[in-house]
Amino acid sequence: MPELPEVETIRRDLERGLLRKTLERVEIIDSTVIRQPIPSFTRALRGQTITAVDRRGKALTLQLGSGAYLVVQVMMTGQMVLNGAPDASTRGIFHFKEGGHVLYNDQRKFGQLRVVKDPSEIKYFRILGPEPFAEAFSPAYIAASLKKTTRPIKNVLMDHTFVAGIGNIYASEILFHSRINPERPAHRIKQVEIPALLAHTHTILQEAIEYRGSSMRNYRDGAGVKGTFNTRIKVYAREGEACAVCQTPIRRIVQAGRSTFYCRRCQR
DNA sequence: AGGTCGACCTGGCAGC
DNA sequence: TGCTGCCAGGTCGACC
Repeated sequence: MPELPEVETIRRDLERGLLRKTLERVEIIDSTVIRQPIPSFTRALRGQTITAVDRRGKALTLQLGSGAYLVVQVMMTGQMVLNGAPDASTRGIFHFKEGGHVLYNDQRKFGQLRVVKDPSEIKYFRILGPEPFAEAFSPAYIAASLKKTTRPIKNVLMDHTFVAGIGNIYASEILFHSRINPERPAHRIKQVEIPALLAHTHTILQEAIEYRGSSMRNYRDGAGVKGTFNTRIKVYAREGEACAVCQTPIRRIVQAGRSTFYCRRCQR
């Protein structure tokens, strides 16, 4: 799915487009993605005003006038598109009283939509680690967490109980900029490397947000437009291409069932 | 008990 | 053309 930068881009688009608008009608085209009984889902939404649009990790929370939340997890291929034209991947349409609508598109239907009184009803929110930009994601926290495990650092970066919002693309990119080999056991990350790892986590995610995310295949922003961070990606999906720093061909390996890309010369 | 591995789905693409 | 197999940004539960 979209990782943190992509979900944050969608959040900002939805905030701009939906804040203080009132849901008039919810049209369900494929109920697979609605993870609760449809009648209670639509009943909880109808007539509700959107009072806040927030993000936690890779999940969107739209607060309603009732105090409840519409939680949207777009997973791998979900999209929230303002005023888009429905297509074969459209699973639901939210119509607004003031005019306009939002499509929920999701090719693979892994996405999850539900209305809850409190996000903590959903396990994801209960186990989620700190946001990468939060104070809690500190050098001391990172050092203490990495010391506890021998798992490869790449797997740890992608573990959302360690830090929220980092997925397969940005884990590879952050490690490239930090010059750390993705297979290095987390407990072997040196104390002196941690400030740089944290700094690159911040700069990569921040820059990706500025570029409105990366579009490999399916990701689109709230206007249905691709992100442009692809042009800034150094290693992800660049197997065989020359490393931007040393010209060594980028390698692809598989870790925890996911592709990892790195430069074996630059990253130790 | 931490960590890995299918399952959940659809569709695009490479290779034959 | 059409088949097969592989691959895809995430998350969870079963299992070792």
